[in-house]
Amino acid sequence: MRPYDERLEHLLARAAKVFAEKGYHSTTMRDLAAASGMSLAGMYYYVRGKEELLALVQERCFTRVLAGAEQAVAGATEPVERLQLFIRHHVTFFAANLAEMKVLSHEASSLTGERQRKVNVIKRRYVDLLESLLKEVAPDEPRVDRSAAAYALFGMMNWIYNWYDPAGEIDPDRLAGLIARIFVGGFAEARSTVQGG
Amino acid sequence: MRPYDERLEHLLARAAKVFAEKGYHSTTMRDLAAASGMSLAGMYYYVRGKEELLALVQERCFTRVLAGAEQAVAGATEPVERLQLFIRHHVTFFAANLAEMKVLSHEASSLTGERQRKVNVIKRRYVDLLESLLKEVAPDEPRVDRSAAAYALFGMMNWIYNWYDPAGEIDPDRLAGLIARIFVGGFAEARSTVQGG
DNA sequence: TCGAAATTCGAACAAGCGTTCGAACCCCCA
DNA sequence: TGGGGGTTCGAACGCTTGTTCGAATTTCGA
Repeated sequence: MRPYDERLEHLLARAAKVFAEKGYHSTTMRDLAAASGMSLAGMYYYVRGKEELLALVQERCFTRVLAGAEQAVAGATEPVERLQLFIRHHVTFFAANLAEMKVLSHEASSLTGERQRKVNVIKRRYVDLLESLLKEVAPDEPRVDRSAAAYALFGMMNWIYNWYDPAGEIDPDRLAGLIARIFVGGFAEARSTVQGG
Repeated sequence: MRPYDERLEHLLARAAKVFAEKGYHSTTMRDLAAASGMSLAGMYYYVRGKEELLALVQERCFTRVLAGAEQAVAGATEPVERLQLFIRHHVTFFAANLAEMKVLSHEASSLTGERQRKVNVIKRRYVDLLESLLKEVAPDEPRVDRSAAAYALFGMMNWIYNWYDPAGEIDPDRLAGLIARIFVGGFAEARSTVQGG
């Protein structure tokens, strides 16, 4: 069982990279065979088909982000601080798992039927977590605005895959701090408080 | 010549909608034929092929956004106000042209070769415009942070296509105001100013 | 060392794709 | 009324795709 699991893990990791580079629909099973070192038919021993490959990549990655975020947020009780921890976790996780997170962000609607529903359940929990943090931070804000603000924040964070270069000038921690500063400063503190939280 | 142009416009509009709904690679020329009311072969009288259809949708839309933004920004001289005008224009244009803007945002790397290069030229000018606004607003901010902040803002605004429902509770103007508040409050004003600028 | 189970893969298939071609059609001016 | 150019389309082609199948190979406990 052990070598089997390792081989599957290897396949999923390579698949995530190729999906990230070429896009899900443009990558062929032959591409994945070449990238993983397996034969075309050999992959079907580990996986039911192309879409299950995408589903596994997304489910595993999303489960890790959610668990990591819940754990990170538990590290503080002060609302603003909890929100900052959430942002820092998401951004640094994104930068550390660029391929998987790009596939998760960009191929969100490439799954169909039950597989899509399964990922959407995790997404719902993740969005709910952020919205609950925003409610702690800005309880007087209208619900619609809080909800839209949550998506705006996800936009800032998930758009990363479109431009971020790990070899570039800005490192993940600094980027996380910048995004946290923009959002917390603009949404959470811009009402009644003065600078400096 | 007039009926020809109208027919091409019609084809492009329908193509944008289908691309937005199913994704570029998942839509077939037969889908586009059905959606436009033309025959499969008939479309090739107006367009060289599938990729040219995508290119035309993106080029025309992006050209309009850029021109509109330049015009909007010219409506004020105060840096913060110019930035707010840029944001308001982008968000309301996005909401008013959801299909085209989704195709522009989500299918950015679905073009190849010269066609991709052509769109990237417009994109460069658009990004430069925002970065120049940020330089006006926060001249003391490090260049890397200003650049990353620009992409963060684009993330907030372009992510819209993933969640925004035109029939939902929040209207485009309010959304634009919220995003402007978050970004301006968190990036532009969070340094030395006090609330209410 | 034997043999069954686990694993790999070459080869082929059916379906769907973008594109092409030539004939038909329609409109409008001479 | 005739004819030519602008416009449409049915039919087909060649290719790529995801998937399957059965046999070959490897693995490993008895």
